[in-house]
Amino acid sequence: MKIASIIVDVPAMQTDKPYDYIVPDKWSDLIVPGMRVVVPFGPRKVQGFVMSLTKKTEVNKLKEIHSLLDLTPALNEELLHIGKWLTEKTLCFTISALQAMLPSAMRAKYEKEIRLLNPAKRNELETKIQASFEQQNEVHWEDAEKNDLLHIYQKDIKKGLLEVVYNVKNRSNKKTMKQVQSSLSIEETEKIVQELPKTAKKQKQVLEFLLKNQKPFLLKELLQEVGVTDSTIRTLVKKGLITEQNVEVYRDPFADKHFEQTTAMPLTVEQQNAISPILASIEDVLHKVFLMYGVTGSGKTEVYMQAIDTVLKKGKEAIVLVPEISLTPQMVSRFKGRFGSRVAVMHSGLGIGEKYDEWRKIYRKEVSVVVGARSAVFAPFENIGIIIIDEEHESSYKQEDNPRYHARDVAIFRGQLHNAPVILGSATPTLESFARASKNVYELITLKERVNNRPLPTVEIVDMREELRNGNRSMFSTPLFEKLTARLERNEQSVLFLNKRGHSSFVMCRDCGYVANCPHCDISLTYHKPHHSLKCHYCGYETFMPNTCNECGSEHIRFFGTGTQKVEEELAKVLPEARVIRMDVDTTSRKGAHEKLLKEFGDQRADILLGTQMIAKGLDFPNVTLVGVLTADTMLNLPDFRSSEKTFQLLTQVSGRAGRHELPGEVVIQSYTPEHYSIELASHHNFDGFYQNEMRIRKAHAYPPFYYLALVTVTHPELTKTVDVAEKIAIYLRKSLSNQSIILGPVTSPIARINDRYRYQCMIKYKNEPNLNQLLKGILDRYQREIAQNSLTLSIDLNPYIMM
DNA sequence: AGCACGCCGACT
DNA sequence: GTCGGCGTGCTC
Repeated sequence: MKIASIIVDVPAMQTDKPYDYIVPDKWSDLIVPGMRVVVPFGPRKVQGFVMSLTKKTEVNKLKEIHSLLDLTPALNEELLHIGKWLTEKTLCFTISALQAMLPSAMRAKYEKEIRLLNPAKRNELETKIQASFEQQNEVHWEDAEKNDLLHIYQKDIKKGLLEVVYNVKNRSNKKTMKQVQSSLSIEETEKIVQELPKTAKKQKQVLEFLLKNQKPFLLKELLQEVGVTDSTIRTLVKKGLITEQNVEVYRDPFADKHFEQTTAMPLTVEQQNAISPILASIEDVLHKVFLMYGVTGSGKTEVYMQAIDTVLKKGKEAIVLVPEISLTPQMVSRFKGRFGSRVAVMHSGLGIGEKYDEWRKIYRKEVSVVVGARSAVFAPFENIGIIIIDEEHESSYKQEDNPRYHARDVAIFRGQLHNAPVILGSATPTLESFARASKNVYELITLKERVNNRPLPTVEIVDMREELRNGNRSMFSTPLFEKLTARLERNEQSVLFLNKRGHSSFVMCRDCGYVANCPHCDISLTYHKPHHSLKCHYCGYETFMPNTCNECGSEHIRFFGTGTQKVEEELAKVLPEARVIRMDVDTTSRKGAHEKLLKEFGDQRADILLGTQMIAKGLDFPNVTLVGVLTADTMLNLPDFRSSEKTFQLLTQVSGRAGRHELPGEVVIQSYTPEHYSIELASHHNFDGFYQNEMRIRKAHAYPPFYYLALVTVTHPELTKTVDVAEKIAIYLRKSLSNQSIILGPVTSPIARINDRYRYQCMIKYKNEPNLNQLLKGILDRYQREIAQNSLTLSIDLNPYIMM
């Protein structure tokens, strides 16, 4: 008898362990680890993953597996292994790690319904609910809950007339289309065509068409090709002359897009020097991590693509990770253009069905390259030849909920398993990576020159305090305004960048200084123009924009901060003739809107592109000669030790958007703290200087890359309890960790309260704590009961990126 | 997570 | 006497 060890889909500490089930004989030859199954778990049924198969168990009351959800394992051996590793490294539940590696379409949906046990006894039911079983034998739980009828159902459940059934539904829906083909031989068809009555002209056309093209056609295609309607086909099917069947098709998000095919470009000397160690690593089947530090426009992508080409020629596969935000049509078309249908694309813009289809293309080895965001690092390839992480410094590679993994770590882990090189590419590498490269943990590859030797744009920093002193209260400094005007006259384009993070439009009273805050979270509300309302970004609370101040009754209450909408209005005032395209969450939320706006700008139907983070990357428009950064220092003041690094990265990225082609580019950075080294050094494109300076500061304050970090956050509805638990944890950590480690706090989180829960945190800075994970697990265990009761939450983030 | 079981207060 | 509150413990 086979026994399967199964991880069940119940994300709780108490159920985070394998449960044993009997494998029914009919599946004993079929079942393998990595398959998804449905198992009875207590009174209900849940999805589970087969982890291993054995013959014996200590448990004596085994149940049987209810059903199989896969015929081939959803997760192969390698991914199961990665799953266990993720669980260890991020302290998440095994089930969370396993689910994170699959497209969401493969996660089960649960359904509960009440079933009539014996239809003959229908009239014995309580009168109030008899009607609901008149037409059917089942009632959905949600329907039963309506009108407070649940307790009536309950009575009949007790009487044994009704029972509750639990269903596990597979979300994954494969799209099918009708396909038709001739069911006769050529001779037979020819004969039939002759015999058809003259009136059956359309039928004749169809048969002749199928005769000429001896192959099945999708119904949709056939209708279009021959110019007939559905009914003609139906008649033919009825006559038995053609057959139809449903075939599985992929949803193709890029169906009606044409990708210009490109071939490898000759590499510059520098690019050749860059690629040769990578090719050597591919040749020797040797895992290495390369940090490819190349200025914007130095042609990193071309190096990636030629390395991938080598990998593909060896019959291996490639994973390319790009930040979500730069997974622009431009980026996609570069890869589709070079590798055509061998590319799968994975990003959050796809629907869940589309994602599932792309995943299956990878799973079935119908493609050998995947270009995607963070989770594409789990692509189910089995013979990986290279993993590339573009824009290595991007914080979107870190997942901010469980499992809190960093795609870079997973990529390196997989690279080791496959003996494949991992390339980290960036114009502004993270200090962590650059430090590792300096210590030869990674191999450094440098690209200093821009392709075609275009000079980097000249950067001018404008001191906005000076502007204010000179009486300019607008958000455009005199130099920026003049340069914008000049571009308009010369018919060149400009990009205006607004850093919205941490500086959204909050509401303040000008008389008393009152700021409208969320009643459930300690954070200011954000003004939303479309509804003329105030919204909380953390809990979704929404209220009307007040006309008078809640505190002093003054009417001088208004919103501050510079949202993109406000900049747009201002632009319309000072440069009414300029055609402006605004890109932010509001204008790009609709599917395809992002691309449409960019195309509009690319076709030069606008003079100015105004936007947030999302326009900082990957944009490449030849006619853009000016980039303006409206407020360079908004993110500098965030409570985050990486704020200088992020500012430097952002300014460098944004500057890279200007003058990428024949026309020389200019950049204007407006700042209230122009003397800050990250702004100053970014303006001189001086990464090395920034690196040296920032490393000194990190060392002095014991931050990465000199120390590792772990962040423990405690939340609870009561402040005293929150502080109490946080303090106990801090004391325990201080007692248990070596005195080389530093434990900060507990302190209130940067956002002290979210959704009526108080938040306290402890930061652990350490160099070497082999038992840290074990220790933290112990803490989770200790508070298990209170966590289960949902009053307390403990979140543990190893190597946090967001300190909130 | 869900759900059953079990032990205390306030109702027909 | 019973209904229903939620604390506790279990799910192979």
